[in-house]
Order: sequence, then structure tokens, then C-alpha cells
Amino acid sequence: MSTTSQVASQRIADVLAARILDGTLAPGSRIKQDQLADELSTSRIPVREALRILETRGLVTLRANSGAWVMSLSLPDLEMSYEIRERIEPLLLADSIPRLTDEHVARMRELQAEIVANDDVERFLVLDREFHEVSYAGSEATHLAGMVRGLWDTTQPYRRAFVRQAGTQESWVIAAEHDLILDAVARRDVDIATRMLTVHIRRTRLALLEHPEVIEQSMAPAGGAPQSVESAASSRGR
Amino acid sequence: MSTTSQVASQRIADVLAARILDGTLAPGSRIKQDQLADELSTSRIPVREALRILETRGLVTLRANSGAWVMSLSLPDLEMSYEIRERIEPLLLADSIPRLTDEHVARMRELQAEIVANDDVERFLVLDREFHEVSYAGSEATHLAGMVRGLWDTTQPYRRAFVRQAGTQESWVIAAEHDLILDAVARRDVDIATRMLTVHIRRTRLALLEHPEVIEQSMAPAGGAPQSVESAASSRGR
DNA sequence: TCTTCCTCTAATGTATCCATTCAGGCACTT
DNA sequence: AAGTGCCTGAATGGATACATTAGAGGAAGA
Repeated sequence: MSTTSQVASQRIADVLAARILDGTLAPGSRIKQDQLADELSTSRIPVREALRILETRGLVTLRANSGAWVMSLSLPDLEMSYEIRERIEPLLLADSIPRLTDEHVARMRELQAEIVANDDVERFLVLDREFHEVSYAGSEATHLAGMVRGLWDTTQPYRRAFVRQAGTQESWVIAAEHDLILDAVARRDVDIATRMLTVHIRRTRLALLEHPEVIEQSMAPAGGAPQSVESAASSRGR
Repeated sequence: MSTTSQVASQRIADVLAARILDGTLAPGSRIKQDQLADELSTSRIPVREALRILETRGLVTLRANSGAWVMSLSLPDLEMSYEIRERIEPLLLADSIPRLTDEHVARMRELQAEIVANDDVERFLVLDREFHEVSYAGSEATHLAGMVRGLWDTTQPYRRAFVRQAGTQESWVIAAEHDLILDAVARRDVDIATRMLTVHIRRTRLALLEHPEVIEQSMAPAGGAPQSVESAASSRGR
């Protein structure tokens, strides 16, 4: 019924998340509580809650008595994110496949068809993500699914820069790998599907490593961002 | 200098985390903002922040307009946590080993010696955890380390119940496996160390599955806890 | 010219008060 | 007797006002 949450902090979190994921807010950008509260006509209290919510999703970095920044990753961070994805997404897929309906598979086919026909970067990012998300829709492992979503979230700005950089040839390879995954999923072949997914993620990571410039390209121009994740962790665990 | 954080929300989060991890607050227990604020002589604002912080660490489940509960896991959740650990902790260990100092190894030996001599459940939980944490101390992958810490945190109450239940024989097996890991780490043998760790976690998961009663034993007696993680996720992603 | 200390300001952290929501119980209807 | 609806209170969500901190900038000294 309600397209937007009744709870203000959730609404604000959704707005902020959308801006980060669609590239409006670049990694490293400073987020000021006053400014956001002003813009969204609320007090700073729900804004602060929203920032905490986004910290949980990995989208925002908080430092006590200092401020909030859009999460930014170093190249090792980014590589590690893909290493983690390579190990846990097959787990999620394996848990999902047995409960996937024919409608899910049909939806995957639709998305795959559009991916092949598409050549717009932004559209690709949406389609690619939904393709994988649908393949995970059968899983009831909420915790794991949340971790995976977090990894997709934090890496999204860099994926955008990468797709821009690598261009259409990369899309073709991805589409080919999706075909293999889709076939296996349609047959409910857990073993092959997970293997294909593993290869898919691994190859993407290696391709990413050939474009280390995506890190700089994704960063906000200035703003005094704390270097990487470290500062958040150290302030958290004091 | 300051043993406790200057920021109230951090202090409160630390206090709450300690109570959850040491078993004072059982999974499923209701946490009331008023009561906590009262007890710690603060307003409810920093308490709410603390709850968000603990949600990030996976220790607390929040439901909008409803309340906060100590995170509780179903048996499938618990099993999945170990499946995830089995896949990502070797990654963390591999990243850590090359940078481990001899002091780290020496500390691991100390801990291992005390584990062998020890027969107290609470002490075992502390020692076991620190043994693994030290082995990860060389890693600079903060993000991954945080995920692993979260998994240890959320599963700690069930590990306690399990060790109580399985008793000393389980400790012996664990100690034996630790020996294998320690040897490999001391030789800086990444391959063997990660394999031993994988086996260690997998065997623990299987042993855990033979004691499904740990779930009920760990739960708080009453309090109207929302069933498992699901409710938190659904309220979050509305 | 560089360093150090101080000051001041902008932004974050916290307290108090008010608004809103949800769960449980009770009365009423069918 | 079962189910529905309202009503009340306890607990959470949010706004305003104040306290505190971090960091930039400048003044003074070497």
C-alpha cells in the first residue's frame, strides 16, 4: 500500500541510498546532518537514524564527533569484496534454487533478453543486479541475503565506473556467463549453477583488477574523506 | 587514556554488547529504551543510537514502532552462519598469515596451552575466540574482519549452550584442531592452515547440528520476541 | 619561514518535551 | 460462544533547544 515508509528515518535512508546507488552521491562525499534535515524538512534526529541504518547496509561511514561520508573502498577492499562474493553467493544461490518457481525463471529470461539488447550503462547496472537478485529470490536465508546485498551496494559505484570503462565487450562476456547460469538454474542444477556463478564473479574480479583507475574515477572530487573503511572501524571499536 | 568512549552512545553500546556476549541478556530478550536510559543515567537518544550500533554488529533486532530484541537465530540461521564462516574465515586467515609476527604466534601458543588445561565453559569461550582473533590480527581487510566478528557475535550464545551440552570431549577435539592450525600458522603455511580451519569450522557445524536443543536453551523464557531475523529485515526494507 | 598555541566557529552529541503507534483488554454484536 | 471493534496505556518516533567537540585559521614566538 504505502510506497514510502511511514517512519521518517526509513524514508530518509531510502532517499540517501537511492542517491548513492544511482551515482548522485559519489564515494567519499561528506554528508551533513543539518543540510539533509533541512532539505527533507525534518529534524536531525531521524537523519542520524538514517545514517546508522545506511551504516548497517555498508553504504555510509560514520566517525564519532566528526561526521558521515559515503562509503569508499580502496582497490584491495574492492578486490576483497569480490573474493567474499565469490564464496558466499554460490551458497545463497544453492539455497535459493530448490524453491525458485517457473515465474522466477521466466523473469530471469526476460531480464537476460533485455541485457543482450541493451547498451546503456545505467540500464545495464539495474538489469544485471535484478537478474542475480531474482536468482536468489527462493532463499529464506535472510542474513546471508543481507550480506550479499550489502556487498552489491558498496561496490555499485565502482561497478558503474568499470562498465563505463570496459564498455560493450564486457557486457557480452557477462551476458554469455548469465546464459550458462540461467540454463543451469532452469534445470534446477545446483552444482553447475553455483560453479558458473563462482567463475562469473571470479572473472569479473580479475577484469576489474585490470582497471584500477575505477577507484579514482568513482571518488568525489574533494571533501576531506577519511581514507577507506579503517577510520569507521577504529572509531566504532574504541 | 580513556578506557571508555567519551560518546555516550558508544559507551551504552559497549555495555549492552558485553551483557549479550556474556550471557546476561539471552537471545529474544526485549530491550526497553526507557529502562536502559534510566539505568545508565542518560536520555533515550543515545540509547537509540546504541541500539542501531548493535544492529550493525548483528547483536540486536529492531522493529519500527515496536521495539528492540536481542538477536536470536533459528537452527537454519545458525547452520548458515557456520556455512558462511567456513567460506570466509579461511580468506581472512590467508590474508592475515603473511603479516603475523612471532609475538602473535607466541600468543596463540599461550592461549592454546591454557585451553588444554582449562575446563571452565566461560573461560573456554573467551580463550577460543581470542585464539582465532589473534590468528586474524595480521589482516588489514577491515570489512571482512568485521563480518567475521559479527558472525562470532551473533552465534556466541549458542556456542555457549553447545559447549555446556557437549562438554569436555568437544573441547579436546577443538584443541586438537587448534594444534593443527597453530602448527601451520607457525610455519606460515597458508594452504594447510586454511584447510585445517575449514575442516575445523565444518566439523563444529556438524557437531552443532547434533544438538538442536541449543536453540531453545539459549532463548529467553518469554518476552514476545519476533521470530528470528526475518522481522528485522522486512521492517528494514519496507 | 616554520612551529606552536590559542581562539572561534561550524557541526555533531544529548536532554527534554510532545506526537504517534501498537498491543492488549473490554464491551458489544451476531 | 466466537468474533469484531473500540479504547486505553505503555512504549517508540520526532522536534526543539542546549552542550560539547573537532578542526580551521590566525597570532605569537623561535
